[in-house]
Amino acid sequence: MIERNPSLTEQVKANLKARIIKGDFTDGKIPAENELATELRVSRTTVRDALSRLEHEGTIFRKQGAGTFVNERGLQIKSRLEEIWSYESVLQDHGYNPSIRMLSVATKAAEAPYCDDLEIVSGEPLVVMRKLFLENSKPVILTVNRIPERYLRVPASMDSTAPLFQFLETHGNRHLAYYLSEIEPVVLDGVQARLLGVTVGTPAIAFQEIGYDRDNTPVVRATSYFRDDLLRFRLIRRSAGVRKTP
Amino acid sequence: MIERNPSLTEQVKANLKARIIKGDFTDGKIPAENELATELRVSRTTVRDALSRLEHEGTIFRKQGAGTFVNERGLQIKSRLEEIWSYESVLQDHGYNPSIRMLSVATKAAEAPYCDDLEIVSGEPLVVMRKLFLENSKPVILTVNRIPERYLRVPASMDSTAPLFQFLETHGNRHLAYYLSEIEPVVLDGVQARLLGVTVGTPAIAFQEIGYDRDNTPVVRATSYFRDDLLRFRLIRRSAGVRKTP
DNA sequence: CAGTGGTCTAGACCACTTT
DNA sequence: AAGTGGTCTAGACCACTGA
Repeated sequence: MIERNPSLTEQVKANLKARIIKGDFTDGKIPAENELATELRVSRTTVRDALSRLEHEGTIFRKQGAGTFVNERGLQIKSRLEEIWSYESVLQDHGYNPSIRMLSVATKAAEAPYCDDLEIVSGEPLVVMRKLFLENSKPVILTVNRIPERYLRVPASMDSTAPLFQFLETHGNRHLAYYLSEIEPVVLDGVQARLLGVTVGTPAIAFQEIGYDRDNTPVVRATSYFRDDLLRFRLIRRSAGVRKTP
Repeated sequence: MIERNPSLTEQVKANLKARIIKGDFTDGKIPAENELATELRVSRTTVRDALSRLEHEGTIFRKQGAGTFVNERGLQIKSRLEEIWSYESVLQDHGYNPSIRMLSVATKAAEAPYCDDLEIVSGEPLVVMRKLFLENSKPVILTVNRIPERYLRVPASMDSTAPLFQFLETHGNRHLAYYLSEIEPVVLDGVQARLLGVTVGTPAIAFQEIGYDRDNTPVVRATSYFRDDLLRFRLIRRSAGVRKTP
């Protein structure tokens, strides 16, 4: 019985990842691609696609002529920067049990630079939501989202604590496709430090980002601050030329 | 005449990227995949691989049923975090004309935490190289590399200013395959601030990273500091599930 | 040398968008 | 309905690794 949603490739990937985490593949050697293809009744191409994704996210590594192996180190990375989609899941991946507190919801007239970033005219109504993510009553992340009001079918409220991409699917008429983010080092000012429960002047990472939908229209302008002592970001860097069928 | 190194996929990617930058494809619409395959005399799979890479790095975006389009915003991103391989090229991509100054080269006994990170015994000789990257005599990046001495065939000198991956290829017996990096917010201390030409207490991004070779052996432990006013990192984030043949 | 991953092909069918 | 990208197949040949 073959189910095609999610795609075969995603299913193969999930299957393999589960087995890797469960600890099958003793000695860290993963069966050959042809073997997996036969066993799972899919083509080698599909297996290779799945393996490529696992390799790209650091779960496995491949050696031409030798085989495919589990990457114990990659398995320990909980939050890979390129894959963050909701801060709630980031905290869960860290073993936290996050709660979310909406600090404020307000509608304001858009000013520079936000109207430029969002490609709207100056003065257009902008919904500004400030949220705090906490782990066991300790604040970890502070975010501010700015969304043009006309992208919302339903007004935002103090209860709109769902992840933003979900919120936009249920309350909005644009769906988030990707974020373009800048990483900025800051020292927290009085307000930020108080909300995050640290002393003024603590260094922190800030994300300055714009979220776009499938049509490449800017949908949200977000700024987020992270407590480095509770949440440290990691990533894998490769030479661009060495990527294998990525 | 078909040359197979670099791979066809890379050649197609390079070809398309050049045409995109040159400004062919007026109105931002890129020809259909079948069309490109015919024109370039390769299979559609190869074209798709190339387009997937361009999409992943933000150069284009695709809409099922509609077509493939140039992403003007992505084109403006000079240094994508996941793809940094040499700081020299990062600065060049920013339009800078970088120079490199070796500050010091020394051999010391490895201590914690470096011996753990590099999986060597405490006390093993470690070559420590401190480099400064400058743009027009303004310092931009400060890096410290720690390499187990036994991975070098030739001793490092004050002239070893080549990018580290290149240096290891010519002077070492291990080749860098990937870095695993942590992103840390810091305020620069006296020494760092003086070297980078900013005031003490300036916030900055630091990379704490370990470079591995193909066999997953740790080869180098590096720490780097960046002047945010001269070099800002960007990245693209996508939901993990939505990736297309990445 | 046999076995592995790396690349590429040609073709099929599907889901979606546009006209 | 026509055209686009999304997925998948089966098979080929190559380059590299290890015994």
